Formats: sequence, structure tokens, C-alpha cells
Amino acid sequence: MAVNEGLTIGALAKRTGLAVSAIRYYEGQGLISPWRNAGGQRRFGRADIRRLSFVMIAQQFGFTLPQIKAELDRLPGGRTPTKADWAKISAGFRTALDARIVTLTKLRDNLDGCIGCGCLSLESCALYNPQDRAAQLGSGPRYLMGDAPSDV
Amino acid sequence: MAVNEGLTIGALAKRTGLAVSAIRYYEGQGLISPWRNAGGQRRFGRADIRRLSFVMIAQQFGFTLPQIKAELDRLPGGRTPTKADWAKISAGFRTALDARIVTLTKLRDNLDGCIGCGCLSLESCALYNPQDRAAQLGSGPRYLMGDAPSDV
DNA sequence: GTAATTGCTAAACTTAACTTTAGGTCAAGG
DNA sequence: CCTTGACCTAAAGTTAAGTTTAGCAATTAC
Repeated sequence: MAVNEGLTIGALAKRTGLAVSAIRYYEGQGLISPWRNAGGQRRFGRADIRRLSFVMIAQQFGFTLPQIKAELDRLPGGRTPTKADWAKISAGFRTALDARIVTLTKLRDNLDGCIGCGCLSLESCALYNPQDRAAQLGSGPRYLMGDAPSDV
Repeated sequence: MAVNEGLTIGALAKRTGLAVSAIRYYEGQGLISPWRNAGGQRRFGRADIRRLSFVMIAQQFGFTLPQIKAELDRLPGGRTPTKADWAKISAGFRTALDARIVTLTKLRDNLDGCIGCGCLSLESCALYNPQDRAAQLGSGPRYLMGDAPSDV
């Protein structure tokens, strides 16, 4: 293999643990932009390993691919991102993560008191009116407890 | 309205903030079991408000409906669940929640150091080999960083 | 007692995040 | 050179968690 022709999709898959089909899908979503070799096959830079690692970590945090793309789009276009570039992204990320941890902790601390008590009648329960709508996981339009039509 | 004919699906929807279609769907998944009135319409007990509240909270925690059903199935069948019954469920729940918080916190604390550093090469990064596979959110078969075929 | 609401079922549609399949092309080893 | 394994595209399939639609039936309000 020549000195710097980039990684094949299979090699990248091995390095990241992702399926080849997933990597192609991510390209379709604009998360990575490989170039093509003479024969039309994808070739990836080593920086793409990091991009995909970032994608996987962000997914663990509950971010969607469009959200992750928005973060990645903040990386410099012309050059390989530096450690400082990544640190900038990780900061905003950390904020979201902090908020999520706070919400889960609050939820946990109210759990024993709330599940099974009478407060689940949409009045004063701390599990209602969750400030942090960003903590919503799962899919589909569905509003969580807290902004029910106030007829109670 | 007579004294104790139960709630209509519309009333239950208003009380919980769920869509009527979602409630029917949950019945299909075995999360609630309304009875029917003479005309064939669903009627719900007040305990179902609590069941659905539980479902919504558990979803915020990232549990799937089958997992939630498994918890609900531990409630007594013959009678209305007491506060103690719910507390039992909330305990196991709390354990899972604790684990999730620990994972997120660990992730957060390693974030600055890891994103952008060289450790994303599948060697020693704390974000790899996450103990807590249960923390995986999102859908689809996909293995996270950590158990890549060890060729690195 | 009739009109407007609300409820019913079954089936199709939706979104996210992928995987699988089908039918070829490219590249590397012997 | 030729075979085998990796790649390619496009399109269809998958799963979770619901929503929407269509065509009727039961309730409620006036």
C-alpha cells in the first residue's frame, strides 16, 4: 500500500467498530466526506476516525445525527482539525451533558417519593414541569408530563 | 356521569397528556388493560393514570416499552397497587438510573481529555470499553466503541 | 330526537438510524 | 491472467413508537 492514499471503508470500519453500511449512511447524512480514488472507491483520512468516534460518543449522549452534524460543521473546513478545534466542540457538548445529568439526578431523587404517591395528578410533582425538555429521549411527537392542558 | 364507571379514553388522555392513539397503542403493547362498557368502549381505572405516568417517566429514562412492561408486570394482578407495590418497582428502577448517571458522569469527565486527543485510537481511552452497555440509547444494531475486533 | 362529539377497528403511514439485497465493479494475490 | 474478496449504487426492508386515515358505532348536548 502506498504511503498516503487514505483508508478504505473496510479499514475505517475496523478501526471504529462501525459497520461499513453505517459509514456509507453517515456519508449520506453529511457527517463525513471521503474522496474517491481512480476506481471510484471511497478513501478516508485519519481525521475521519476521530469524526466517527465523536459521532458514536455523541449518540451515547442521546444526540441525533442532524444535531451531531451541526456540531461537526463547526470544525474548520480547509484543514485537519486541531486538538483546540475539538476542544471547542466538546465544551458546548459538555454543557448539554451537564444538563442531562442534572435532570436524571433530579428525577432519580424524586423517584421514590413520586412513583406511587398521590402527586401524579399533575399538581406539584417534581417530575412534572421538567425544565429540561432537551432531556427527552425516544422518538415521536409526544409531550411529556407538565404541559398538559390545564384542566386539572 | 354515574359514580364509578371509570374514565373514558379521552379523559385519560387529558389527565396524562398522552394522545388517545398512544393510549390505544399502549394497550396493544400490554401496558394497560382497560375493560369495556356495554357499548364496547374502553373504560379505565384511576390506577391507570399512575401506570401511564410511570410509563412516561420510564421513557424519559430511556427504557423501551417492553422493558417498562416487564416492570409493570410485577405489580399485583388482583388488586389496585399500593404505594408499597410501586415503591418496590421504583427501587429496581433507581438502580438502573444510578448506573446511567454514573456512566454519563464518567463520560463527561473524560470528554475534554478524550475528544481531540490521540486516544481515540482504540487503546486506553476511558470512553472505550464502557462497562455499561445498558446506557446505549438510540436504535438499531450497532456496537459501540470498545469491542472492536482487536487488530489495533 | 337529532346533531355533534367521542370512540371503535384495521390498516397504512411516519421518522430515525441503519441493514440487507441485488446486480455489478475494482483491486490484490498467486 | 484470473479468481477472490472488498467496493459500488440503488432500492427495499427493519424496529420502535406512535400517528393518520377511513368508515362506522356509541354518547352526549341541546
